[in-house]
Amino acid sequence: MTPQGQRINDKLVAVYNDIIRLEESEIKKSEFKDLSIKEIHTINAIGMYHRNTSSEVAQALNVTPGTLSVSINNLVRKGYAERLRSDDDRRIIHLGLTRKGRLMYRMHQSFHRQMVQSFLKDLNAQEVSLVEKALDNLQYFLDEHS
Amino acid sequence: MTPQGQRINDKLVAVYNDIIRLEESEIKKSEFKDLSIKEIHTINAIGMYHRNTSSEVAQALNVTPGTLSVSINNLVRKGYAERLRSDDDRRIIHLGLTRKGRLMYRMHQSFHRQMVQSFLKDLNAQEVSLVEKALDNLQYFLDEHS
DNA sequence: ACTAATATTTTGATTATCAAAGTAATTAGT
DNA sequence: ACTAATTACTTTGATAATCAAAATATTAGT
Repeated sequence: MTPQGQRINDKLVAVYNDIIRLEESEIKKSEFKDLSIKEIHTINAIGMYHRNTSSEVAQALNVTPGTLSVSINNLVRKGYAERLRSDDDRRIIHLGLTRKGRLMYRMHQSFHRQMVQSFLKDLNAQEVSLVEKALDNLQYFLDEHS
Repeated sequence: MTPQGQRINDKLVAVYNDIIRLEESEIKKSEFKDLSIKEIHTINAIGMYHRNTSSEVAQALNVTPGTLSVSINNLVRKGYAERLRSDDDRRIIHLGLTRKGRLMYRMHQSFHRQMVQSFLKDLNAQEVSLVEKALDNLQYFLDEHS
């Protein structure tokens, strides 16, 4: 690997770790101290509008149904999410966010918005496209190897 | 956020998740099935050459000494890492990799190399510099908010 | 009415994590 | 030289995250 490639690898790894760390510390400073990052990502996957089913959310998060079930138990207990049994097919559970869950969702969205804005600041439209192309490359590599 | 910004955010999140997923599935296909991703990152932080101390590795991974101690117990039990008590100062533990640990380390490095190469393929030197600049922006944002 | 299949939950086991208490070794203060 | 304070690490107790497999409940197929 070229020195530049090595540098980019190191920066990717550093950025990767620092994102989690910052997300974690932002939570602890907020009114949502009782949530872990994983729980926030679960809230994100439940989403605002569509009443996704348990299986759909589990798939989106790439965890087993059992894992999701446990974490939904916790989110319900903490007042962020709710279960709604479908009337069409009573095996199916639709997941939704409570008012508090939706608040959390919006806070996390805004964090992401800020992050991406800083990522792209000083870059013109053409340069942004290039970054997007690199991300597409990486996504292609990841899909190919799955 | 611009539609392009939104798209890049979504791609970042997707890539982010897919990297962990792919790393995890690569492990399960390899001879190192008994390791989790976290354990692999711990092996990485122990490193090949420098005999880092427990505190140094814990700091690099951003975990408490207690957490590291537990995970080193597991890595020692599984034959990937070893503890070496310093003769200078017998409170200090230097961590090292066993032969098996070094093998694992090299496998993981090569995975990263491949990933970065695909990330940067089709980009000329100037374009790569631009990607690096975007990463620096992001790193700056992350440092600033810590 | 059985039997299959599907959606989810529960259970038991392991890892990851922290804070706080514990142990052992070194350093500092007098 | 003794005692106290500091440092480096480990252990413990608690909780979250995770999976595979077993259990439960509902629906679909014949």
